[in-house]
Amino acid sequence: MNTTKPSYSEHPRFHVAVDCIIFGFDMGELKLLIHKRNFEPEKGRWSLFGGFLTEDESLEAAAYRILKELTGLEKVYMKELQTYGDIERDPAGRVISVAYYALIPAHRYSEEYSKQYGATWVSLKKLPTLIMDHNEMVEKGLRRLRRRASVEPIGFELLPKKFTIPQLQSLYEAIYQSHLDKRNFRKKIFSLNVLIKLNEKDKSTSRKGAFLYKFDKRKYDRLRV
Amino acid sequence: MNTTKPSYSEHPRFHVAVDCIIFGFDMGELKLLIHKRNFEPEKGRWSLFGGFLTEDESLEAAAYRILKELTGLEKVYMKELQTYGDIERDPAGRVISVAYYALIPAHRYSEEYSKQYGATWVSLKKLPTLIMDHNEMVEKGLRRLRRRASVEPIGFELLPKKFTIPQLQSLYEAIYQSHLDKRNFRKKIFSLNVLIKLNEKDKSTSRKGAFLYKFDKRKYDRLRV
DNA sequence: AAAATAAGTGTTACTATTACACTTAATAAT
DNA sequence: ATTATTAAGTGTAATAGTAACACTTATTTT
Repeated sequence: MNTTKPSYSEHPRFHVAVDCIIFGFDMGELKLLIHKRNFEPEKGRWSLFGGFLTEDESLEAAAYRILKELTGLEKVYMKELQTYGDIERDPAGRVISVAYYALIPAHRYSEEYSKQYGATWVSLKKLPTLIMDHNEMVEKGLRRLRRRASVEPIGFELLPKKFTIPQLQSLYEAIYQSHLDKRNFRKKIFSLNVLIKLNEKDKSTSRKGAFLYKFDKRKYDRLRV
Repeated sequence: MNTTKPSYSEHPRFHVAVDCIIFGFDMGELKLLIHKRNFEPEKGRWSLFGGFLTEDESLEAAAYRILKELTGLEKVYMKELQTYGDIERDPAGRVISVAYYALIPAHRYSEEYSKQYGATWVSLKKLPTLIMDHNEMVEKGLRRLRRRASVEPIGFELLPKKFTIPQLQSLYEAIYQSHLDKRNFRKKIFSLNVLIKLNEKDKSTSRKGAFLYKFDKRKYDRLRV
């Protein structure tokens, strides 16, 4: 009987990276957080935030670590998108990259981090050319975001805790790149029964002011079960 | 100026594997093709079909290679599901596994392969315990299949080229584990306008016989654009 | 006091989904 | 030849969900 602990040493090994597609919503536009890559190859070119997997963490943990390091944010909405493994995708060597997409409340991203990492929010409508297959990742991430947003109310992840209905509508308009009817939008959103109306108004965008609401996560979770 | 070709040698490398969740439809039931693993660790236990990524192929290519090797089938419907990277998921060492799900027309899977690889079709309703996180993969694959089937007519991938409406309905009933109304089902399927009625009947299940149809891939593709 | 402006509100038409029961074509049994 | 049997095939009415559409209200500025 063979008592050696089995291992897979005869099989090749690969570098594994994680790339984060970070969506935010600001000034009525859907935006992406990117930065100028600070190491070779492709140093100085626009890139998604990413990093290599280490031996002591799971893929998910790596994605959250990278997000935390680069934005200071924890507990954000993040899901795996797809894994990219073409042979020639990275000019410096074979790297398998697991792409995650994250939704963060853009207002909570501080300027400090922006300076420190050369990061910027760019509008998805005028996205520059990114390194390697990153543009492809973003397109796929956007398609996924659209599909998910029609099923789950993930829009809330992109807004501050308190928000107005016109703000929420404008977010959905940005996600779908189309105009929505005010009355129908309200009807639908209210029918989900996951909004709590507050006794406060946001007067920054109109004389009349719009009532603030918050998201009732409990009711939402109950819906999904 | 640094003229050395950059590389990532300071970063750790990992074994990368591909696992295939192979769905089929037979005898009115949704089934999964699994086999008894023939190498250590976990040798002899039920497992999904999988294999290690090699240096000269992309992830997708590896998935198709494995499927081809083990079933003889090419050009099947296959999509990435998710990548599993927990530290302890494989007892013999760190392996990052990219899971794919495939839909194959079960009638085209030959017995030869079954004998050669110890493979069997098992009903999803009585799935045995599989190694490592494979049961988790199957559950997620099934959820994904359900979601996709409600959006795209991927059911056709699981049936022979010629099929009857009752067969197609029975497939959807197996996918959703629920009974569907005959009239409503026909109405909906025909409204998609992707079926071509043939001048032939399948008389194996009734005296009257049911007309055979085939799927019009062209019309379908046009729909999606 | 009047003008300006975004927030907020209901109803009707249309489309999609669900529920439901009888007829038909073919074979098998008599 | 006639009858029985069986799954395939068919239409309509009720309901729910989605889409289209215009005026009133609260508040600030002039």
